[in-house]
Amino acid sequence: MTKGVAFRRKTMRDIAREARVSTATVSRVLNGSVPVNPETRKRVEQVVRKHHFVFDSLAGGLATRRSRLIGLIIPTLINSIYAAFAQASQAAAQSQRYTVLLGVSEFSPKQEERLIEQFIAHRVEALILTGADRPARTYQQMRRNQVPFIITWKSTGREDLPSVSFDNRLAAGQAMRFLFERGHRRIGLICGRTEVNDRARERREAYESMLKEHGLSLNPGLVHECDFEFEAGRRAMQKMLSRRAPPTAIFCANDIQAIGALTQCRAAGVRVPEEVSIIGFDDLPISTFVEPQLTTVNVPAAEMGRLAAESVIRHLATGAPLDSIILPTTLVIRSSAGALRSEAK
Amino acid sequence: MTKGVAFRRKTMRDIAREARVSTATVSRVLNGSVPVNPETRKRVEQVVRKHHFVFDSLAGGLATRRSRLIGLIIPTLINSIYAAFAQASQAAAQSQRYTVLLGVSEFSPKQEERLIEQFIAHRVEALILTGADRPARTYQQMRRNQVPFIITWKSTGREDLPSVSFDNRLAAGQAMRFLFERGHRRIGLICGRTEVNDRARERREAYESMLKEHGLSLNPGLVHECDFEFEAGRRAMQKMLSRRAPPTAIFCANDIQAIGALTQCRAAGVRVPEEVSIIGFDDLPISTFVEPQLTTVNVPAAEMGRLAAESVIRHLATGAPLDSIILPTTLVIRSSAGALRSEAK
DNA sequence: GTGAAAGCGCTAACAA
DNA sequence: TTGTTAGCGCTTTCAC
Repeated sequence: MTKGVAFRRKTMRDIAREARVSTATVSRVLNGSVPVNPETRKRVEQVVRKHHFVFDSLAGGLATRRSRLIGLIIPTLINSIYAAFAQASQAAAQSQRYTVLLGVSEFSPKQEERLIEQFIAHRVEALILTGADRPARTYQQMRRNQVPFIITWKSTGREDLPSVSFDNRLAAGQAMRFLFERGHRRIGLICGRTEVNDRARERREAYESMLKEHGLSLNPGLVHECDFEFEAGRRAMQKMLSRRAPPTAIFCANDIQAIGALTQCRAAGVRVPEEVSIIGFDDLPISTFVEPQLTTVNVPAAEMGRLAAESVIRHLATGAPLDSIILPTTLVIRSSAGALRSEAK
Repeated sequence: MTKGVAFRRKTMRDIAREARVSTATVSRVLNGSVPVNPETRKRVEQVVRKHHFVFDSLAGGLATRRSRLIGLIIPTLINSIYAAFAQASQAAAQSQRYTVLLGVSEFSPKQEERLIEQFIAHRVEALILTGADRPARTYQQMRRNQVPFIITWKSTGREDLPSVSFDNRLAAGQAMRFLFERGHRRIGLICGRTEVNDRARERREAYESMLKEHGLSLNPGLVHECDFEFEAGRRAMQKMLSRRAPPTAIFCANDIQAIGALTQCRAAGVRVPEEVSIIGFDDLPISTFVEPQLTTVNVPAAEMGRLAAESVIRHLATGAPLDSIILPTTLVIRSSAGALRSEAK
């Protein structure tokens, strides 16, 4: 702990010298790979413990070209659905002795690109990404550097873009079908910004194509794109409610906005689901703790995070191809959406 | 992109050869530290760009002993107050070209210790930790390896444990004072598990000492420790309400549990704040989107995250001592807490 | 302003 | 089973 003097951690050389073996042997003991004489092993382990030797992953990684680092990039942590996802990824990585580099892109492709470059510089062995929407340049960057990546939150359906996800269109379809089956025709949409969020885009596409299927035309005044904030959902709802013919149902492509919408209805004295049905997406824990309880689409965020991490790690360990998995989603029927009332037609 | 054949990224040697300079010069160009002939610089930069050269931080870190890695350890991401904190830390680190290693300890000191050891192996330059409650061994581990660390979410008041935080006791006191001033005396507490969470412990201590200050004795039946889940808060409230003399006010040491409690009141037909006042802690975005809106203590989670990251980075860059900052908290008065009604006495 | 060369702390042939 | 010896890709004196 001498200060002033440059501090030097114990290295394998120090351990080797004191245990009267070569660094190669110390390395073998530490990695437990090759057989080592039990006597020798014990001697080395003792010295390691005595000095609280900590392995240097930088040096190790440089020599083996394996950093035991995985990069995880998500658009935000504020929407807690991504937090659940990230936590599960981290836990899965951790359990396999991988360490997670965290990057939050804030929905910016520029920012994401910067993070990816930085992560590659740190020699991540793989990358877990959100969505598939990024410049070709970014994909080239990963391929050029031979960094395997897996896409989450969006099912790509492409061999060259392995993904662990659910199907946003199908999931959104589950919500829309529920509304149609209960007689709703004037249905509003509140969703994320489709120009920076391909998950929102797919959900919106499902909304639009379901309308078309039912012979309905798209009413732009019934569609609101906004940020992942309760307040944004509230304002969107406010606009919808102030129309001469307000929608009888709203599909909110995430629960945050759905709860904002719900709140606005309460504030405006509009009863849910009697006067307007609201259906969400994500099934956040909070969604059973609002009044009325939110009918919503459950997405397997934690499972997706875990599977994505496990998939890349298996790929790294065994060379097995990266998975392309489509996870199921389920509509969770609670109280915020119901049948169309005749008087509301 | 030859496959089968071991893939080799371009190295500075490759760049150097092609630009007809030494690797030293490439290094100088890349770091822009020492002056380099503009001609030479241009030539090098051109080759760098041509091959999309990516710097190897592992090798660089090994040579300089500076990894540009910062470790961030939090107990959970599920409680979105920590997510906001983590996101702000990450952003601040990112803006200074640092990369964040994420660790989620799940309130386990063992798990945290493992993460810290792993992070030290990756040669993090500093650590941002949550709370101060960990075995001496863990602190020794950090000091032995000369890894500076800063504590958040808890103000240590100790020179040797720099912290960027608010004061949990004062903050909890703000909530309790509000209740006392409005006549409440039978006050319940719902909080996190104090044996694994020193923030919850300090808040509980504030609760207890405020009672004492007012000549009140602690009623164990009025105190519930539970997990950070809405449902846990709900159940705790249920128990309180079923008492022969239910509390007239509840202090919930986090908003998650407060919202659970609020929901239980609604379910039980107990009016808030008329029959029971509820006051939360954290001021999550959701707290204005519940009914009634939650009176709560605002904590500067994002600012704390940013300041903690900035502090360690400044320390690393300039040698300036780590900050010990106490951030203010504010009681946000909304609708869930009010004056004691005589009939409820 | 630039290059040569010796490391940083580890691993992995290859020999012994 | 163990040691020797080159590196891994970068930085950094020290000369020139």
